Amino acid sequence: MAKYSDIANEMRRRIQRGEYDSNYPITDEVSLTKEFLCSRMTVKKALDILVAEGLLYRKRGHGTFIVKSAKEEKLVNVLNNENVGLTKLIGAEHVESVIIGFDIQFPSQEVAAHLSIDLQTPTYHIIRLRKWHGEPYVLERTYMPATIIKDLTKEILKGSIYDHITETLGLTIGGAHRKIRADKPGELDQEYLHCAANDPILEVEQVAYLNIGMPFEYSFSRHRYDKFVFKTVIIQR
Amino acid sequence: MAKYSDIANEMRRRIQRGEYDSNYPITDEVSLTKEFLCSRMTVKKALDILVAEGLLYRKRGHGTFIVKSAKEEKLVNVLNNENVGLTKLIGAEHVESVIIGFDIQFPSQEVAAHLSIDLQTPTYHIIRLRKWHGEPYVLERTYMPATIIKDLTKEILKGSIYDHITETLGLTIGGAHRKIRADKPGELDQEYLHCAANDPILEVEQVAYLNIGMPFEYSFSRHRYDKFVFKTVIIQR
DNA sequence: GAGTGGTCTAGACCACTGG
DNA sequence: CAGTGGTCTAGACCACTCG
Repeated sequence: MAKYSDIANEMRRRIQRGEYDSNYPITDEVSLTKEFLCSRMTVKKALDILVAEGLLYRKRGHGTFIVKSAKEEKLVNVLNNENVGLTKLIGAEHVESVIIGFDIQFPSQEVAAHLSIDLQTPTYHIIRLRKWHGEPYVLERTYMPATIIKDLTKEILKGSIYDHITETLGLTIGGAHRKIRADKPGELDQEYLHCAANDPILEVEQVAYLNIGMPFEYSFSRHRYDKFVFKTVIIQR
Repeated sequence: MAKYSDIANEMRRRIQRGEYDSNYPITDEVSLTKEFLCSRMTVKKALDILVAEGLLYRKRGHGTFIVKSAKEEKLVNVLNNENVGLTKLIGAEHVESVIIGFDIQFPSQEVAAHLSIDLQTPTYHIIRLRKWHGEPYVLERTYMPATIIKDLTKEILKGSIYDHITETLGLTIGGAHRKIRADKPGELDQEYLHCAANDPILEVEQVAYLNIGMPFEYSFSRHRYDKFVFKTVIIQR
């Protein structure tokens, strides 16, 4: 783990435990340099992470401050734009997956294009319903090239695909590109998410990449509108 | 303007004009160092911006590559998570604002909390419909403290509030925090956005900050679901 | 081994703020 | 003025990939 990650984690912990008075700036960068025995660039990079997470903001000439609203918000259905991961987000304990469809097909033009594969590459086609505390939460339609993500089984799908990728296959997940939109519910949504014919859906379309830049997942996650908020932080440059 | 911004702008221009073959890595960081006569940290910071914009990705040990899908996408209704700004996004030419409500009130508890003001601070309460090419596009409900954003008039509201803030008032806009959700249409939505009773709405709740960390806007932007996609890039650390 | 990006250092100067 | 964050330098070593 990089030093700046360690420092970011430590500072995040302190902020969330209330070890800094949120009415005053936190310890300045030069002092943190001395505390963590590193250069100022490293401290800055660590704090950059917390700024991107919406936990801190900076005032030039003043200092670095805690975003007050951020400390309170420990809401349930919240996603920020940092992590790729699904089970991780709300903790695996109360999450349950129902497999609605699982087969292997040749990809459509659209799927092939998003996964950067050709039309002859066998591709998993997965439809899963994720429940949380027994309540339907999100309906996922996922495409993955079988050449990259090998040996998928129903057993794995009941748990976390991401664990299988990182732990069993030893691959490292890189970033992702997402598009978020509202949509009308389809038949599948109504059936599995138990939503009414006029309940909106919040859809997240995602292409996820391995650290080597290769796309490994093209997916559409359809969320109940009353159980999902997507959070993001804009940093001006 | 900072040097890394200039480099990022130049590289963005080159990528979009197709000056690099997207099947091969772009010029490596050390060579860019020599071309732009700067240190490697500065080149890296410039490329970081383009990675965050989803234009580039890096492969350690290989090089930096162009995201192919990014170059094609010059879609209409696209927002990324970098800029604060509304008129800027799609160009002011074909944008038109209809003022539906404009008055000054004491804030509610909720508004006061989000703007970090007390209940005695007079606050603008604005409802605007934004049209693009004559078509209703987004319905905005905005709260701004009259102590910070002074001298608002209907004339200003017909154009860009952001121009007024930055140019007339001489303030600098910092970042923003957003929450994105789907919602059912209300009466106002149906009336002004011309949407049907079961057309979903994509709502963006935003608290925007000045560069000095003070919130100046709390707003709810309600978009037609068929005209708006929110894009975001996740970078794994 | 050579080439790539990832991290880190120990400084430096600048821009902005307050007193 | 001193103190803050913003930018930048000119190196260094590491981790990873390829041939």
